Amino acid sequence: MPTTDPSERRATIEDVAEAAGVSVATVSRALRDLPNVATSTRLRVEQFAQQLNYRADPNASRLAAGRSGAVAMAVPVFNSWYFSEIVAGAEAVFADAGYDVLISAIPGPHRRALFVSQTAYQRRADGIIMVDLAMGQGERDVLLRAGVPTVTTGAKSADFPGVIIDNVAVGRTAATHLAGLGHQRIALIAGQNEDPLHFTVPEDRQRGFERELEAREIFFDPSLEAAGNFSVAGGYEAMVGLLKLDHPPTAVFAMSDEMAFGAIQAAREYGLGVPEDLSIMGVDDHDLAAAFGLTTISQQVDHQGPLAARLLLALLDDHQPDELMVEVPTVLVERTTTGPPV
Amino acid sequence: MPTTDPSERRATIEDVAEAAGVSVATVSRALRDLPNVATSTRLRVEQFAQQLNYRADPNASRLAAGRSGAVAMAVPVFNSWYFSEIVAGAEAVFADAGYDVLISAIPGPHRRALFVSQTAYQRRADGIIMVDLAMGQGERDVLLRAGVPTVTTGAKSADFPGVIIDNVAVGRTAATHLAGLGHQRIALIAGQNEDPLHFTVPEDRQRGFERELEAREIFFDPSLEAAGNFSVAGGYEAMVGLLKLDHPPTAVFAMSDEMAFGAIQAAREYGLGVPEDLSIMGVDDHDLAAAFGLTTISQQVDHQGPLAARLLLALLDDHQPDELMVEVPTVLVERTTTGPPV
DNA sequence: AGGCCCACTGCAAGCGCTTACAATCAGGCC
DNA sequence: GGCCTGATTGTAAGCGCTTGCAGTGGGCCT
Repeated sequence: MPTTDPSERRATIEDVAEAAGVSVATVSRALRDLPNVATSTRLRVEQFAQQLNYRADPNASRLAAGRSGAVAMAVPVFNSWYFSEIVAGAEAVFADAGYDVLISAIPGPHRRALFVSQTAYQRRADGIIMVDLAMGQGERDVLLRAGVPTVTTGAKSADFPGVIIDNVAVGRTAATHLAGLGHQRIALIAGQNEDPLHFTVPEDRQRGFERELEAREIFFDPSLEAAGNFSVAGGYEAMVGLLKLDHPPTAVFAMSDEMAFGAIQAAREYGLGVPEDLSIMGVDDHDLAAAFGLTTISQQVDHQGPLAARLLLALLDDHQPDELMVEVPTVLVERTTTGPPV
Repeated sequence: MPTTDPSERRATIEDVAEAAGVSVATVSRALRDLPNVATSTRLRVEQFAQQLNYRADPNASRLAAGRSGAVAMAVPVFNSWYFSEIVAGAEAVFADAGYDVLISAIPGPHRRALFVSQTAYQRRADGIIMVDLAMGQGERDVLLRAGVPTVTTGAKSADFPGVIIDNVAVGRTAATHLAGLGHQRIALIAGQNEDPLHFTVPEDRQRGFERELEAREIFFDPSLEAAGNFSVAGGYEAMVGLLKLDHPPTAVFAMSDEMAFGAIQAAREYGLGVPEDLSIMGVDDHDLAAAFGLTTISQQVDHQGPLAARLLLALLDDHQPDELMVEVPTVLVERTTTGPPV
């Protein structure tokens, strides 16, 4: 008397083995295209597997093989153009490579630490991508000791390969563009005042920006720096604050296009013409930058996700990638929101 | 002679058991807060677990328990405001509930079928959320037979619980608003001409839109329908096409804000004032709708992800949710891109 | 004091797969 | 024809956890 009617449960490797008249070991090997399986056997096994709708239980194979077949991506938030673009690009590559993709939003340092220790000690994923999430020394150590292949994005890290852009150059380019147009009072809409996650990106952009102004002997008034939180609403608020100043700026460099969009909205509501009364530029070359006519600095976001993914796949395949640090070029895209001061 | 220095490998449940001087069964029970464990024992086990940095291997526990501790979300694409918002909202809820979140982009019907059969036969996930992905009968059957708890979003389905909006009403609201302002030639920027995934959402919106016009005895000229592909670029192209018409529209209803943004851009480039020369409205209440001053129909996207997630969690917890179909209200948000025709 | 009940805990059998190692077998060679 | 070789396949021991079932012992009742 048979235990259970196989058609009533998911097929197991044993069902396939039985059907094909071979051992489970052979089925396992055949289905994973391992060598040392006669072609005829492989074909037969594949046929029965298909017939039975058999799929290896990932949990079982992971447990046995010690690999998880999944990668994890951690991003600060999802509902932001930049991050969803990165995730989308990487996901496509991972899906093609047969990996599952786990995602995790990291609202704060506590979650980041939790994420790191979970993936490290729990091997939920074979490798991880940290998007714009600078880790502390402790977290880096955990990952390194656990030997979890890790790729970073945005924040350059000496410990892990990653795809980066030259954020100092970004700041410099912005300052060059705006100062080149003749602006003297240039405001900066940056990230958060209190940044629990310690993004390094804003710092770098700010450094480049200030240095370039300095080099041009343009005074950067600290009151012209505002926190925009990398959101549309934040950019709006920041701009409102700047416009209330006794001596408002004639140009604004927002560290992201989304903040720039908010800034444009605020300027318009104040009855200011952009760029006649106020020049505004951003960073990213957001999907909607063209619709706003926004001058911005493109960082080819659509390339970054796939690049990071391929970097990680190389690591997982255990062959060192050609270059550990991939730098994506940035380029000024001039549109119509910047112009000379009146 | 000990086998391996425990500190050199990930701690296993056995290490904890040994350290705490109990059996692995007790450790397992203690750590999962099962009943029938003395409080003192539980405490001691927890302490040692923490000390050893122990985390249950998810693959092992899933294999043994037959649950995967993960949910999968399938969306058509990630880099679209609407979808990333849904994913973000749902992920937060799942993360709080201790579930891993797998994501899958579904570029076409083939991938959709693959996704369905994988989750069904491979139990990678305990449950799934299909975002705006109408399934074919075959796929629904597979899911139902396999008993995979499933929640749908956007596309109403008789077979699965879901969160929906009244898309017919959306179309009706748009027509009412625009016709109410006095427009007679109203264009429609819809989805794709050839839609391999068979979204039902655009159909419903269109139906409501046309019906309302009909009720008002306004003729809907078929040449005023254009495909905008639910993207900014698509909306732009669609608008360009409409503006080239011999008898262009005085108002446009775009089925998504992103398409509306593209349409606005096109109108501006053509030197048309919005809304003086052309009224444009969208659907979604996108983050940037306010920045564009876009009149739109809000569908409270930020609520939809969490709602869907909670629905699925209820299913996974095996207690039928209070209501299987959650309808999120839609509401017209009037801004400055619509006005009476000149 | 003897029994019974119940709260805890341990035993051990898997979960479905992978993989080192052993076994088998056909072909080729001397 | 016997022996060696390499290709193929089978055997079986786990992978690390969960869980049904079987103790174990203290408290309480009669």
